[in-house]
Amino acid sequence: MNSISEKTIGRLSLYRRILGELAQKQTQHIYSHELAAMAGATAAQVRRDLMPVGYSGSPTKGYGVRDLMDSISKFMDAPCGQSVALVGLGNLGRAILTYFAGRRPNLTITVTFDNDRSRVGKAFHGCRCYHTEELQKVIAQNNIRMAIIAVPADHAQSVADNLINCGIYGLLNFAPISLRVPGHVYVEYIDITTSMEKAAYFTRRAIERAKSGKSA
Amino acid sequence: MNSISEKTIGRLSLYRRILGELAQKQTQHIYSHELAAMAGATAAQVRRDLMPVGYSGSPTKGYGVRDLMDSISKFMDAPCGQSVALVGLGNLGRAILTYFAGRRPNLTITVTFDNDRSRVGKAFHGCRCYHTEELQKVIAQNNIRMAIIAVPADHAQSVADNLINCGIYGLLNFAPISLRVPGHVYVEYIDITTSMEKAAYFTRRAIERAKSGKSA
DNA sequence: CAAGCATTGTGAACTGCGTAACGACATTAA
DNA sequence: TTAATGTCGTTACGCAGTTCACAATGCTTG
Repeated sequence: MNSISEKTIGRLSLYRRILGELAQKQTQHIYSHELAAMAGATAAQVRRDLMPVGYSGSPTKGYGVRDLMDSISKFMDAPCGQSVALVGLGNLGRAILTYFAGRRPNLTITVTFDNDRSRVGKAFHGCRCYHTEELQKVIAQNNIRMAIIAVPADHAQSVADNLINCGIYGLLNFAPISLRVPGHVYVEYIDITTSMEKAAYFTRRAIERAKSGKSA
Repeated sequence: MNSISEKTIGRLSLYRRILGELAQKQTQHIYSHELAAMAGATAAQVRRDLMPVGYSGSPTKGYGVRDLMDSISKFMDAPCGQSVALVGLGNLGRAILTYFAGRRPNLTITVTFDNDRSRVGKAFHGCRCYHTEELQKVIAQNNIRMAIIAVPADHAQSVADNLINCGIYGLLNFAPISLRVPGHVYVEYIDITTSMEKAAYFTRRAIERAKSGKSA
């Protein structure tokens, strides 16, 4: 199996973003330990993550910033761009849309859906909003294979079912439920509630540790 | 060390939410494998996660829905509620605020900050918005120990520094950068860009697998 | 009342990820 | 030319997290 771990892919995405900022600052070369410090990782991990990318740095200069960035992009991105559908234009959906507007040219939200008639037909950030009934037609026409779910939890499963039925292979799900999907479909979850409660729990732990440490 | 893993805490949060829905449907009891199916986990993992909670089910009835929910809450939540500050009231910040408005009474966003004068002084979802300059004062007055960062990437580090300086012990960071924080501070990351690119990558992989599977 | 059965709780094996360690190599300086 | 330096690519190890497996438990049923 030459399959890459999810964690590695996540970090590669982060490395690339950091490299992009460095390139803007005209930085030419960077060492693994420098990149690691910026990404919150270790030098060994950076080098290891870069193995599957196939780009080799120089022992004396380190990695060429722009070259490495391009190599990661070549490794991760679709060769000819990827269109994404966004379902749900409530507060969260609109925030997501704003967030990604003109960020990565290779990975763009091109259409949106909602079942609120007052939103259908309008364009948000240049993206036309369709009614959920038109899912099948619009997705087929635009050859879309990935979708973002930003609808309330109680609609998420049925939306996912619809999307998969339309030939979607990957989902980014913001609804706080676990989706039942067939094995060939990939789902990435962003669960804000869970993250919030996790943070709250470990915040309390951190406070406890600080207090006991003080008294000790 | 009786320290609990982050993953377990995350799943406990999810279990509790599922139990809440079940309780609303008047479900009395549930088995580990049922809960596992709903949470997208395995029965063994559910049982293992529940160990530190200290609630025991019955071999014949399973777990009492409401009792288990209460036990998890007792285990995870602060005994007397927890206040959270939100920094940044752009699109994302407002979406987060809406998302949490009146969701968990035990964990509430009580104040917000922004450095845009046009937002300062107004109230969003019942939360007064203060100017970032007032961070120190307001956080001390309200005894806040946790904060959400929803500002652009280039301000995130300085906001974090400020917050930690005000006695914050835990952060939930939405900005797409890795924060440098002292060891006693816990940081939970939600990186939408990374999740999006991860999903895009594995979507492509899923498509490739489907195609090669078909041809094989 | 006893046998049967499905489930719980947990020790033990397993898997996969992150870290450490090490040989290889290009440059620099004497 | 040759030794010294510092980083890269890769293999090996250790640990945390997940799954497996089974004894213990307490309803159900004949």
